[in-house]
Amino acid sequence: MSLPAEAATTGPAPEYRTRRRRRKEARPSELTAAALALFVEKGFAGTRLEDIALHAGVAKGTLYLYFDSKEALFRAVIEEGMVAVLAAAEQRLSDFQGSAGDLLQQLLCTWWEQIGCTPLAGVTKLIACESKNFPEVAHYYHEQVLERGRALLRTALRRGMVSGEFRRMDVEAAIEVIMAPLLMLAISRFSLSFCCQESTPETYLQTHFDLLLHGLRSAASERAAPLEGNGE
Amino acid sequence: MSLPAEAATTGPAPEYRTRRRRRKEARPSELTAAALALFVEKGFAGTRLEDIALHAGVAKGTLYLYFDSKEALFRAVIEEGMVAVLAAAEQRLSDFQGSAGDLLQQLLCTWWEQIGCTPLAGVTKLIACESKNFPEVAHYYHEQVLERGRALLRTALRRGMVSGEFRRMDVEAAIEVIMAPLLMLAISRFSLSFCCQESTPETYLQTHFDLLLHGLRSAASERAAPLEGNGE
DNA sequence: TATATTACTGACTCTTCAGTCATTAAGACG
DNA sequence: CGTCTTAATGACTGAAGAGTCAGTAATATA
Repeated sequence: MSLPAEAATTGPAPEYRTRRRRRKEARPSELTAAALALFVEKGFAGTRLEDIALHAGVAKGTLYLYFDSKEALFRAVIEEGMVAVLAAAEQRLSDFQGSAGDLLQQLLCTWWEQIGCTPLAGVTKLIACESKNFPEVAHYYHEQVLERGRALLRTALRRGMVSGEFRRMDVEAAIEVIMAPLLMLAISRFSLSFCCQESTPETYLQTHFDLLLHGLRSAASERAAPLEGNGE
Repeated sequence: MSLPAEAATTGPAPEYRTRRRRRKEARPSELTAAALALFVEKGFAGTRLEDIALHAGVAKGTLYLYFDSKEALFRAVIEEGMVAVLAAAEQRLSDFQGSAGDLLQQLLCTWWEQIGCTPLAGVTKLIACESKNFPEVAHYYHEQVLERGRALLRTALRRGMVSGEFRRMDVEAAIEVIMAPLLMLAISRFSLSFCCQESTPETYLQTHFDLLLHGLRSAASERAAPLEGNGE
């Protein structure tokens, strides 16, 4: 990592001197990592394949040994990584013992650690920006990532309602509202005008969780009119 | 322009027959409206200027009579409309009499009516996607739109804290968390994988407001541990 | 109607970039 | 060391699209 200018973002090989290193196994993930970074920064159409190749330390032609086209590379970027994280989270959920509030907090924390603070967060921005141009990829993401994420939250919310810990609510709408700040945080990390937030991600997420559980109202004010606006 | 397939999205003039209508005054806003729609759908780099011109019912050359370059057109798209809405909201805020909760709800509703459900919502997506490519434009948007929007929320939250209606909180982080679902809703309207939400925008916004005020917890559970997690 | 003005046009140029392929060289094997 | 296989290269091609400008036609004025 001596030169942050180009290349060397993923895994700089130990042998530096030789120009044309032959490393068939490592190339695809190095290329998708470089592509993710550049697609997220400049957009799909605004990114040159040659820049992606340079970023990964190879020439443009090499890219075509591993991916058929620019679009195929895009698909690979989206399909890599996120699903594995989801599967792990589903496993953890099935083992979870504790209150619904704790489960909700664990889901938010896990999201931040596994996605939000990693390069994977860029996939969220990429889908938000490019989904209209790649409907099939967006559909894959919708089914394999978003819908499974929603299911995790649904489980936590339903569990809390059954136990009496949470009040009755429109679960599907609540899921969207709860996810939105996470998705925005991911997008913000790669957008100038949103990223200059006054708070750190940790404070932001803690505030989100805190508002979710307790709302804005003071205890006194809540006691005065506790049953107002109970949804539908 | 005999084909109604394209064009005529903005303001089809009364005189249809004449091909080369001369309407110097109406052109710029027709062109920015067409540009907004296409930039939002395909991204800045992915949109052809000729398509924008066709969408507005003119030829490509006409575009250059009103805008120096593709980037100048982008700037015009961003700088148009949003600021006027902000100014009106600031005016309304200064006149407002009522509880902080009512004020907050009014702010959310106004946002939806004036921005969220109009084409202006597209500006939010455009900034999220393209801000890294246009730092100066992003800076303008940050100062003239986002920061002023934050200030409106800040006023409402502070007013509620002073009156005792709201509990103490990290105001800056809360502002971000409250805005996030609005911004996500705007972005969702133009993104395939996010837009297939199970709830309508109205239900979504009502749920957002309801969760904000009261939180997830049931009254019983809240009474059991009312003072937990009071921020900082 | 004749003339002047100017909003508008679209064929053209020139650059940029996705995708190709003949060539090069790294490593394997004897 | 010589020979073979194949990962990697980068100059090249063709297409697409931003920006230009000489020409056209709609309106104003006399």
